[in-house]
Amino acid sequence: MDLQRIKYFLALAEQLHYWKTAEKVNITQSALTRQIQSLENELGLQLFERNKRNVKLTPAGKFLKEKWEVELSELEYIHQFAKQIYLGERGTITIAHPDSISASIMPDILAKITQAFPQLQIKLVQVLYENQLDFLKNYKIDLAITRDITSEQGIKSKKIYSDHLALVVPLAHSFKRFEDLSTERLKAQKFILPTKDEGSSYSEIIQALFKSYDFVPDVFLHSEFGSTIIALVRKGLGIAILPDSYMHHQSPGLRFIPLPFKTDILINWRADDHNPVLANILKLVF
Amino acid sequence: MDLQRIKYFLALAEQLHYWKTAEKVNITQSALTRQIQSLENELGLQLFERNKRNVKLTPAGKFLKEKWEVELSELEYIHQFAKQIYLGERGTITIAHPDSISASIMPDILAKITQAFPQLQIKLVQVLYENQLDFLKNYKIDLAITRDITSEQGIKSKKIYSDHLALVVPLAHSFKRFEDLSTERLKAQKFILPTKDEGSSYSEIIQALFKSYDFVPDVFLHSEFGSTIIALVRKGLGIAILPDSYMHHQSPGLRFIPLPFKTDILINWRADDHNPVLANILKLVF
DNA sequence: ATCCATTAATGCAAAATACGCATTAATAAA
DNA sequence: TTTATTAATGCGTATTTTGCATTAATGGAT
Repeated sequence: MDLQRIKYFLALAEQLHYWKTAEKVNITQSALTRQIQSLENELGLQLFERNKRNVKLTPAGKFLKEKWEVELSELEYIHQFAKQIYLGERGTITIAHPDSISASIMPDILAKITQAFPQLQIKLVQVLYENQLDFLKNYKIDLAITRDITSEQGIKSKKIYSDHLALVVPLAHSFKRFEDLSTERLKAQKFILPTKDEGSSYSEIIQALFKSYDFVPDVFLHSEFGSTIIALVRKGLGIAILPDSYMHHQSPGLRFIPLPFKTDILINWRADDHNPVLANILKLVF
Repeated sequence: MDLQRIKYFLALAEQLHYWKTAEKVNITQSALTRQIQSLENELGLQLFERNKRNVKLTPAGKFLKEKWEVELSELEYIHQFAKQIYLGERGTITIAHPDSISASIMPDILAKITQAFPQLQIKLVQVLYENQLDFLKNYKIDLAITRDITSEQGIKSKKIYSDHLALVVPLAHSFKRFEDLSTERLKAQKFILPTKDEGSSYSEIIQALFKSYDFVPDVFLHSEFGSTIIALVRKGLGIAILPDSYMHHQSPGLRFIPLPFKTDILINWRADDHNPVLANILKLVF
């Protein structure tokens, strides 16, 4: 069943006149007659009651007119929507990002995206570092913003930002400036650090940091969640190393002492992802 | 856009394999390829991401698969429904009938109809005799069951039943049998009769009845509503002439004395009514 | 009652479209 | 490197659709 036929039918059901309708839909009366005939054959029912003089809808025709009008406009909407998805103006994209940047660069990124593609549905999720690649490969997320460098096959990666690490201490703490730090004094501290993952470049940087002071820190708690760490530091349970992006979070009672170590923020995506939404975002934002 | 194409698409979206799909839908792989291609052209978007080895849905294709599945099954349901309307198995019909038969032949008629066409909507109304033809012509009712013979143009008519007139009296009344009736004794009675309409064949029969006894009845009240008349007779306010169909109504305290006058029940319908529901009912019931 | 104007249906040939067969080209696996 | 698999494509054929011209039915006018 051709949708065009249904459109012809609807036009005729409006006009109830073959000639006028045929002219309106730009075919000949003969063609219209046959279109309606074959539509009736296909459905196995009569749409119009007609003699050589009058055209009238049958009850079944009347019913179909009403229903088809609705269905056709629904279909039209669906097709339009699909086209938008195809053009990357619509659709959904799921982005994983670390908590650390949710107050610094994430707002900028999101503002840019929503301004350019107001129809775009964005889903933000937080995923443990170790799961990010899996999630990416299994289409659970489309874009991973991370501090880890990946050399995985099939995953493309790009650096978009970098910020410094900072030592995070309570305001009352004796460490005030970078110059206050020394191996001696650092050794005496209790640290709250992220989980030490195998192959995580972020934790490697932190390890490198401690190596530069030439000691192994006393870590009493591991957490990947920055907000947890910050809360613990504020309560005086220990001090932490965090990216200074956290300074953008409103965190009274804390002091960030910048360290001469940089941590990169990268975006990862599937190399074979042809979702135009993604292409647009990559083009736009990064 | 041909719905068949969409079906091909859905099959391919399931299998993600041209050969297998082509075999399944009974066309060649070549034809399937072109169907999909022209569908994509028509929509102006890509449905599948494909190389010579793999077939995969694009986001737009995925979206359309989901939506089209729903739409197609809706359309199928609609077409089935329309077919039922066409066959007269669905739809609505409005029937006017006299009160007198609501306990005798109406239940049989309705039982037959609903058994044969359970999906059919039947609307029962009671219409004054004088309005029946108007209502029929103006499409307010589709079928009029009546005791009046019509010779109106455009109205078809058929006799479906006939019953006797009966004299209705209270049980205590001195009239017990037909033999008790005489012109003398009838003259003394007060009568409750239906409205004496011009051209109503029913009231003509009643007039003929009185003519056979050669007197003019003392009518103190006219009513077209049998249940009203019966209530009045039971209270002893007078006696009445009614079709003996009323004997089927449970009416204690009354005696029906059959009279040798018959009254026909007819059905009337529009000659040009091509509603298949009507045709079915006429075929089935009468 | 007859004629006329209107209008849906239809025969036919041309045009457009769809189809199948055979082949090609790309690619993953052996 | 070879082979098997598989989507795309060229081409001739079959089918379908279209437009033109004509027919046939019908309601309205005279």
